[in-house]
Amino acid sequence: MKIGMNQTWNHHVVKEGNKSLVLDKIKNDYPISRAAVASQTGLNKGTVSSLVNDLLEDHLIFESGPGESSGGRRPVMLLFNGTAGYTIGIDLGVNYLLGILSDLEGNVVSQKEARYKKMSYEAIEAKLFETIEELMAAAPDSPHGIVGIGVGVPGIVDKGGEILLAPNLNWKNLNLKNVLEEKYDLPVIIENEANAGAYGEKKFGAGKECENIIYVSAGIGIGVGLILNGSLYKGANGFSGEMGHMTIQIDGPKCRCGNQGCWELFASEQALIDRAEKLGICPEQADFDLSDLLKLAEQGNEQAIELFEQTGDYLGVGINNIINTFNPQQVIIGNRMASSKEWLENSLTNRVANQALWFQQNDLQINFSELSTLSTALGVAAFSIENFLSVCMQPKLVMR
Amino acid sequence: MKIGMNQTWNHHVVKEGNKSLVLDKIKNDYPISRAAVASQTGLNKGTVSSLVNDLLEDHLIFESGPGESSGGRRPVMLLFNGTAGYTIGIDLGVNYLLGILSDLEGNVVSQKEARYKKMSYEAIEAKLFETIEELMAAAPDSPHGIVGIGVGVPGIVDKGGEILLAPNLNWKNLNLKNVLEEKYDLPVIIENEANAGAYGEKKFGAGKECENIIYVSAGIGIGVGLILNGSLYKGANGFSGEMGHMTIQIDGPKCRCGNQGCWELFASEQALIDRAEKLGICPEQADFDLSDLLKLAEQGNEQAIELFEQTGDYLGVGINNIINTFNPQQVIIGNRMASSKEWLENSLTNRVANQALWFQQNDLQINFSELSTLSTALGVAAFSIENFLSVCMQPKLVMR
DNA sequence: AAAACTTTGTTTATCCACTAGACTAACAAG
DNA sequence: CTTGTTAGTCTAGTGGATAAACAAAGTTTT
Repeated sequence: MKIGMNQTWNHHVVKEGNKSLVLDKIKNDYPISRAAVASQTGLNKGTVSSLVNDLLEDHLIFESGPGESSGGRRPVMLLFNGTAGYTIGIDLGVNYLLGILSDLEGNVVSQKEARYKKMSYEAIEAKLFETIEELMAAAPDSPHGIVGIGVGVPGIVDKGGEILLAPNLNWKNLNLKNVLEEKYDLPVIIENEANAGAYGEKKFGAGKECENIIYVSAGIGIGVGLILNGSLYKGANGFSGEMGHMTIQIDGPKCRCGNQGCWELFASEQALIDRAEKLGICPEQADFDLSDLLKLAEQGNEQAIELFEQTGDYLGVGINNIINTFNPQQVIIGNRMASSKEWLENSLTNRVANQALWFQQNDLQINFSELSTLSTALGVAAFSIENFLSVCMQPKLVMR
Repeated sequence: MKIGMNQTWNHHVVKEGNKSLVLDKIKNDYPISRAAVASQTGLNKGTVSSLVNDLLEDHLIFESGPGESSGGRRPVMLLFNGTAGYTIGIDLGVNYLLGILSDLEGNVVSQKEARYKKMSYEAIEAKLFETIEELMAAAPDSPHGIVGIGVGVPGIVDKGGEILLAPNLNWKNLNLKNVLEEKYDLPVIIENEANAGAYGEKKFGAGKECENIIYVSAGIGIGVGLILNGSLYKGANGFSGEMGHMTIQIDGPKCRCGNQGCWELFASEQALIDRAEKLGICPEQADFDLSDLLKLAEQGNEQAIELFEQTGDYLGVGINNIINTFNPQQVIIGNRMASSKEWLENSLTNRVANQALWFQQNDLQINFSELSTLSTALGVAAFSIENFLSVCMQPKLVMR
């Protein structure tokens, strides 16, 4: 829970905070008794009892049968009700659309994917509506039903949820949030794909225990999502993490962004493919792809393997910069390039081991995404869930 | 005020929060009446009255004569008592020691500076004690006296205040915090010099209104202090901001850190001096210095001017990376290189204007330090003040 | 100048959520 | 059955916020 600068403090705030505390405890450690919640949070037994009753009424938790006695009365075990509601998470890519239906614990209940090329906004919008409606139909009955929709997009999203620019989709100043909110009358969250991926990994993936995570979304371009002090950092206007355009070679080649020697000219999927094409590794195929190159490497093509190694090395250069900047607990490499883990990992970790400052290397993990292709969709789903739960914690408005 | 994960919420928290709210309001907007505090914070008039009485008892505020009537009873104006206590801020540099005595509003009451070269730890410690004691003696009488000591050091400080490594001082694993706390029986804060500088600028300098500030401390090396979402970001172990060792030229020259093409090899004071020496600009002087080079530029020496311009350009390259990474409201260049603003600014801002992403440039300010040489000392003083005030907000412990 | 109105600041009664501790319930061990 | 232990509820008390009444000290209107 966040307390803004000018928020006043009163008993509502206290109750909201403690209710969250109790719910989080149950969510993380269930099955758990009221007594254990009380002793572990430091709250009074009576307080816990009363808050638990509220949560039971909201169907956010439920009681199971009695647990094991530890020498006295047997405790009533409390469980988080993961299926009290469902949320829809959409990963809207440049040439694919991946939708999931997830319960409140991030379990994927239903999944739907479409691939396309160079479709118009209208066509993509239609596909989006179709996906959302199919997923909604797939949701089991539950006390709260669908609690929200989240969409991750490969572009820049401002704080109001407007998509300011998605260069690879050719979108500009598009308020998808309003469109969806009006159509479905549900809370909608639009977020940059890398930010969402970072949050997904924090909530449900490799970074569960970490407060400072840097998620490197390496695909056609490179974007970075920043989890700092446990929450997403978005910058003054929501444009943080454009590290694909970080200079790593002052006199390097020109980038379409106007700068020279940008990281993504060296380490992105596009860069890898460009280099492969220059070498003429796979000349017979016009529509050359990362997966083709992967196959070549798996077949033992030395040129392909060397290309991957070089790319891993370049990834390491940027990750080094990330480490020196943020001193994170964890760096997670996600998006399409994560699929090439096997061929990238060695040269990447070597680069970091040899060139990062020694004291930065303690307790530092460099991982590839655990959620693989679902990071972004699960991330926006997580935003929806958080939002829903935080609304649940607020005191009910009395009907007039 | 921060609420940790497992902090329970109760009456004390509420009161503490509201007391802070009232004090902050008065501190920022004094002179102000109780009625105005109430309406502007949203608190009830009675609540404000009672909290104001607490603050009056603590001598943190005081009443002045009546203000102007606005058609009714004349208000009693409240003022923040900036001289309720004093704090000591020390900027412990590689070859200088700057100490200030500051009141609770960051006004420098007394100042003391020493310069030295290659002194032992013992000698520096003696100098430090001497400085602290002289500043203490210079403090006027006040209700709370000296409320704390802060020290900024050019090195890496962990979360417990231990100096893990200060390469330019040749210090390692030094717990200066304990030394000072035991000697003076006062709360002591040790902080990295760039972090402190960033905080100083946020509290008392160019960044007062900003939530996201990046402070570039450009001296012999380059360190960066990060103010994100209004508070200092220190990373998992307190090692964030080592951006001087960010790679900006993959195949660049070797750095003593083990990496190649580090930013500070291009844009630091050391880099500037090295280039000047190579050019033989000032051969007759063995002990060549930034200030000498500045004089040359002021005399119109074209080579010197060009050197500065080139350095400004290199600074711009790294600042570009900073902007793409953080999307800050403000970048502040501090430490010794800030003194060369006149000769660096043009090429620096040109580099940024030409090569940063266009949408990053809205509402972006690039400034040179307002506090000039005092940023760090004022920053650690600010930490001390914050700490003192937050203790004041806590409920008094009852004597047993 | 008296009356009416405004604004400031204090006081009082009430409310709300937490705490401590008594109490009830349910179980284990002797 | 008795005693001891743990789980969970209930009751009284407390602290701090709020709303509203009230007192104080002005200004404006008549």
